[in-house]
Amino acid sequence: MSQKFFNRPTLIVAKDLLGKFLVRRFPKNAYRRGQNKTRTGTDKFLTGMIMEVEAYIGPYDKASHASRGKTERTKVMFGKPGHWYVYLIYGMYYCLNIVTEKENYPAAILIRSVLVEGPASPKGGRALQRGVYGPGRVSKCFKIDKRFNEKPASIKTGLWIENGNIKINPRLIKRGKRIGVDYAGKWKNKLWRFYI
DNA sequence: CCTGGGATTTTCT
DNA sequence: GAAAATCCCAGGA
Repeated sequence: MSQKFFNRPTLIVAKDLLGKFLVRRFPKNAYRRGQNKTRTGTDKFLTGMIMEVEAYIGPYDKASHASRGKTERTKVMFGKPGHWYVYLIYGMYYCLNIVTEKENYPAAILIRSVLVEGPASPKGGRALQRGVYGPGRVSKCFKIDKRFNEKPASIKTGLWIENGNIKINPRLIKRGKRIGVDYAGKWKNKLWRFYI
């Protein structure tokens, strides 16, 4: 999706992201004898349909890291739309966010769940799809860490979002309160979580 | 089904 | 020094 797609009201973008595809490219480089860095392999791709997102909007949203102002950590949320904001939570899990709205307005969308192709369990099985529920699991599954922080969503960086032209029946889109933000005062009750 | 606690480190006060 | 946009496992009902 273009930067323009993300330069819109965050709640609209959040809803529009449901049914879009998160795509990760794993470059396959191989080395031939006598040559350096010759590309011989084929890139691998992993895609997942986005099933659940949460919006963090503006300088006053107490649930958003940006409510503390512009810091080394949060400056990316004040930056250009269509860039990744990746942070570590509880010392163990990375959370993947895409920055939205115009520059200098802090907002981002947390990708919480995706549906990937593949067996239901690592051992096999017949399922064609597997739900990856929870931002920590999404990052683990897509091998996302802080290297993506502040990078644009693009095939060049290896992580981007594609429009698969899946039409989501609006009746299937649900909204609710955001998870894990009980400390956020009145902001905790905002229905800024969207899921299928 | 539910609840509670531990892991582990960055960030800001 | 405390809290954090989480996850996993154990134990009880």
